[in-house]
Amino acid sequence: MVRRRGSQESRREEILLAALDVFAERGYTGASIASIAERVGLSQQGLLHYFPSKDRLLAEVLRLRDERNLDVLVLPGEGGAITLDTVAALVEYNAQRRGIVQSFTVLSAESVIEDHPAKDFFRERYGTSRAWMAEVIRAELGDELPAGLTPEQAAPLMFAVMDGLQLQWLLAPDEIDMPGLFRAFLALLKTRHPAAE
Amino acid sequence: MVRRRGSQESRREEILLAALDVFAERGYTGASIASIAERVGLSQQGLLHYFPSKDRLLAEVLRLRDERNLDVLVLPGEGGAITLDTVAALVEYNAQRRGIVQSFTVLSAESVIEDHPAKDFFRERYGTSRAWMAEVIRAELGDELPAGLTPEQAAPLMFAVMDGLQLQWLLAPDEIDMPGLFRAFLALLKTRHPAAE
DNA sequence: CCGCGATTACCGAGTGGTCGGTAGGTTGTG
DNA sequence: CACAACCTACCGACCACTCGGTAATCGCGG
Repeated sequence: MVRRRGSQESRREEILLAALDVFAERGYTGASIASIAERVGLSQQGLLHYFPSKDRLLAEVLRLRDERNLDVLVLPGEGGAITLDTVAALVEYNAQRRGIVQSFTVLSAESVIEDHPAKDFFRERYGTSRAWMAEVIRAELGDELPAGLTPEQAAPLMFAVMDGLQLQWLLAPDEIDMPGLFRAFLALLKTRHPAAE
Repeated sequence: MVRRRGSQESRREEILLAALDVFAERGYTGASIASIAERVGLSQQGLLHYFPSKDRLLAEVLRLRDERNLDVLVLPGEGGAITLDTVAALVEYNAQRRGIVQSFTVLSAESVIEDHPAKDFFRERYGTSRAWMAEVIRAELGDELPAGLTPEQAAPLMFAVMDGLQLQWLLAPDEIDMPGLFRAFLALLKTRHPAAE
């Protein structure tokens, strides 16, 4: 029986995409290796041939998702700097990709539990993202934000708004205009303060 | 062997508190009835004598948690109206109660997956909370918010900030000053807009 | 172009364990 | 005697993961 359908790499990627779907639908704990394997026409043991354990599979899924997200963020700003508008565009893009958003929301929240295999990934990710976002804000809005806010304070607030809106949007997509509300928050950050220097 | 240690009601509550702990530590899917039972010195079947299924147990845990949170929010504003400052005080209170915050964060995110038993609870909860919060904002700040924001837009943003900060705080408590950042966001909402009527 | 050993890509069967839930008791109390 | 408060024993299903295969494919010397 011939199996020759592409390289090992493409097969691995096929599995990673299926895994992301299943993690989105059931969370990491609730997902079984067998159910992921079934989706790509493999036995559970066939999948474990490509990834030695469920933990490692999760790790590579997260790595892949991050890569792709970086593409969306960096490509439009090619050559130029990333602006707050690029970030808003990412939120708009996410509103079309429910599965991706759901996987991220479920996995990041799940990662706070003790000994979760994704805990380090998310802690590190938020740390670097906040630092990077603070610079984006400083570059665009300067150091003087409304209400005496610093870019270092605005950055975690920004990710909080993104994440929190995603949760509410996932629960009630018809009630929550995620991109609109995110832009409203950005507008809040951009208001010029009356008691200027 | 006498077991007479209080009423059925107190025994049930004891179980609910233990369940909240275990759900916080392992999520709903990851928690087992047996591990909750063990914590209150019962067998798994002993616990099922009080709550007929895991789903029902979760439902009652959430109901209890909501009741308690309402106490914190309503009692300080006794007689008077609830203000944004009361909400900030709740965030401060939460920063001392990691377990409660963690259970809420994990369970609410988990609830977005298909057929999750807590999905209706959280959808409804966010719906009513947003409406209620919009009124609190309107009562305190009026209809004219910075950047043309309406109270109906500010309410979901507020919960987004609360939830999103909780996630970042749970992952890195030392880096994130949750109450401080929340108050910073409130300050942002309170800035008087320069282009006033 | 052929043959052959190494490698790849799987699968069947099984391990030990946990899951939520049920059936049917026993024991002490009002 | 009825009932609450449990328990032991058990069920079938599922869990991640291991072992030991087998069939196809590849690189490569002749």
